[in-house]
Amino acid sequence: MSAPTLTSSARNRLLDVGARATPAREHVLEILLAATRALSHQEIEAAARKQGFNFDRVTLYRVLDWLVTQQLAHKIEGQDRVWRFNAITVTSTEHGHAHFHCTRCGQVFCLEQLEPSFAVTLPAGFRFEKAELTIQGICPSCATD
Amino acid sequence: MSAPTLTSSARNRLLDVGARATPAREHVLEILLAATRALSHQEIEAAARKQGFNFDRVTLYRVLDWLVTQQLAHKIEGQDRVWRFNAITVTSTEHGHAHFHCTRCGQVFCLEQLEPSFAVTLPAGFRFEKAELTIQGICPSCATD
DNA sequence: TATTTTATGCAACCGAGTTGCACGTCGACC
DNA sequence: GGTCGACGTGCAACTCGGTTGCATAAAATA
Repeated sequence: MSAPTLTSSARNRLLDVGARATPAREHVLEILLAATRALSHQEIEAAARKQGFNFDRVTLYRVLDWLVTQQLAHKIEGQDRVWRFNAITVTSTEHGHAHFHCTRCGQVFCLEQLEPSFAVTLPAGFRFEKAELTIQGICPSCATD
Repeated sequence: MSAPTLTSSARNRLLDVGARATPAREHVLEILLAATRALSHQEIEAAARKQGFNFDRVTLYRVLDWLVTQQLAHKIEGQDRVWRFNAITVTSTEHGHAHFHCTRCGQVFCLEQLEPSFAVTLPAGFRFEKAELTIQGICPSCATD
């Protein structure tokens, strides 16, 4: 899973969907690809700034939305009314998804690899589309404190 | 919609926790108990207004928060960055919970009766606390349209 | 009744996300 | 190569759910 360089990978992904690989899109996707967890727009902005790349708040929102519609990223609703994003690396089934939410530091981790198996029988009349499993607990870095 | 049982029930619940049964708390809890689904603060406010009972936005927020801390209600984070509340009727295990979110009308139903059974093995270092299962789909009233 | 505690109302605020519009930039087409 | 149109970005102002601080009202306690 060792991509040649993250930048080219991000760029390739952008070109794959036949879209303009603008600096903003490249930077954001690169940041998402490099992250081990789901990032809020603030964290993304901070990361970009640290790389010396500044852009408008609104641009970031639009880029993120665009990445989601292009199926390049994934939007997660957190417990704190903040959306978090992570890059889609594997072609997920999109029928189930698990997230881990640390109750101490608030970080959200995307557990892509594990497909939750649950047995639910919905009441009559409800039509199933997909399920999201959110697990709350303590993340590794908080647990060691 | 003045069901005598509901009011007294709401009042009893309030007195059970040894707290003041103020009009605001009574009305809100009553509304929550009468609802078949999780209500947003707006819906609660509208319902109260319809009963001729008006109170401040802030009061509602505080009452709801208070109900949650008293374990009389339950706070649900929706996909639309809005909190929804429903009365806790059965003593739930609080170790798992399932919600149904209608992707068409946005309503949230609390599936208290069904304890989701899922098999998840967290990556090393993650400590489990509790899980919330959110199921997306179409609710009965939307399905018939 | 006087005092303390608790609940409510009001106004101002915060912060995430959105909208509208102007400007810049890129690609296409003649 | 120059012009045009489409698309991306920046800026400012806005919406809206939720919060905070403080003054006042209503219970509880004495």
